[in-house]
Amino acid sequence: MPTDAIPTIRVRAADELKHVALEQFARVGFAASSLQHIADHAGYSKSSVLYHYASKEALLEAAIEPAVAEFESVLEDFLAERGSGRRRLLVERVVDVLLEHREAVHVFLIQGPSLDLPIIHRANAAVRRLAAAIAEERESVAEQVRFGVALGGAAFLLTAGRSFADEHPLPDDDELREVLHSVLAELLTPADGCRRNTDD
Amino acid sequence: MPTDAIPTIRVRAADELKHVALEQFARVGFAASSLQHIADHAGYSKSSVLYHYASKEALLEAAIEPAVAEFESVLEDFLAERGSGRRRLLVERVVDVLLEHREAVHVFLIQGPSLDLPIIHRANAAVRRLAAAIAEERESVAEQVRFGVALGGAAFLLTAGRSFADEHPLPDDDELREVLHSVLAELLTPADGCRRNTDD
DNA sequence: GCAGGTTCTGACCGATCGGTCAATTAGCGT
DNA sequence: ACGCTAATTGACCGATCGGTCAGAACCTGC
Repeated sequence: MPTDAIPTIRVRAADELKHVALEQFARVGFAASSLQHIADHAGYSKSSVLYHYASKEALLEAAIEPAVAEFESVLEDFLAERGSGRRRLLVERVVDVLLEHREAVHVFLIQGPSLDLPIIHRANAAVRRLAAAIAEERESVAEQVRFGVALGGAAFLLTAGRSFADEHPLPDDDELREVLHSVLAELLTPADGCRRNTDD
Repeated sequence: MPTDAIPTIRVRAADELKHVALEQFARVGFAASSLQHIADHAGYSKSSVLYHYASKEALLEAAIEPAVAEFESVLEDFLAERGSGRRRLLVERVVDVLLEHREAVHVFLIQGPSLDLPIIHRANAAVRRLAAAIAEERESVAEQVRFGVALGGAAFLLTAGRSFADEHPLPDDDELREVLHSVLAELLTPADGCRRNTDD
């Protein structure tokens, strides 16, 4: 075997393909992304893609696994934590995951329910656990909807909704994170020193 | 021609196919929905589908056009209107469209950017006009994000997010609409008699 | 230059895709 | 009963799908 300590060029093709594939998966969907298109767009042949990745599904797994793992980590911390600031902290960390892995999250959050793959099941299980945890801390329906809108709104804004903002682009990630943190925190604290109409 | 005033059975097959197709499009995506699967699921042959609809794309158009038209109508009213309650009214009407046409909205809102079809272009243009209108009423970035989270959150909750709530199902549509109206109205009125930290 | 491994590719496979077409069946007016 | 039209279907087409395989090209240590 060659010098396995310097796999710089070894790894570049695989990473390049993974990156191109993830971009395709997020933009046009997994089913609509053909290995031929991915290979063409990356400057390789279809056979090369299947050399680096055993199958189209393996390519998807390699592309989104880090994002799934990080989301799971955020979820575990949330479930283990205890205190008044749990939810706000969760939302902030979810926003960070979204900003860092928006393409991958777009894949397993939007197309997730339709794909029957192990890595997708992992991701869906995590999302479901989060949904169940929120639902089981049984509070008013309004509270759950508030939470769902906050998380779903952030997810939509940073993944699918981005496609519609080409004319008036969104601000850079740093500003976006700050604004999202404050808006979502505000959304999740319905009675933080001020009163609203308590309709529930 | 037969009695064209009693097309009850004439129209049923086409409507049935349209309904099944829409359900498939929303659940697994347009690209992943084959005419064969749609036909099997509806109890017809693939040829029958292509008899009632000239092509797979025509089937999609027939399935989502009413939703697109209604969304356009809501948007037109919003653009023509003037007054302080515009935004809240828009959000309420968008929620109604989402509740009534959630599968169709799921298709053109989530998979929209990836499909290259006239009806999808119409829908995307409408969504883009809405996004541009919000961005051009240039206020703070926080205001725009608040709006995006509200609309995107409602859209996500009622379309893609629904897949994850199987364990703890969402309430029925009537209650959901009421709760969404109040939560989103609250989200869109950042200074409605109470003060927040004005970070912008 | 040679050997051995890695990387890359074209040819090819069976399956399925969207779509066409001719033929059959069913329903209604006369 | 007949004839016309709408409705439905199976056979078939070219294209593309994901995937296999044998070999060419490339790099490296000797």
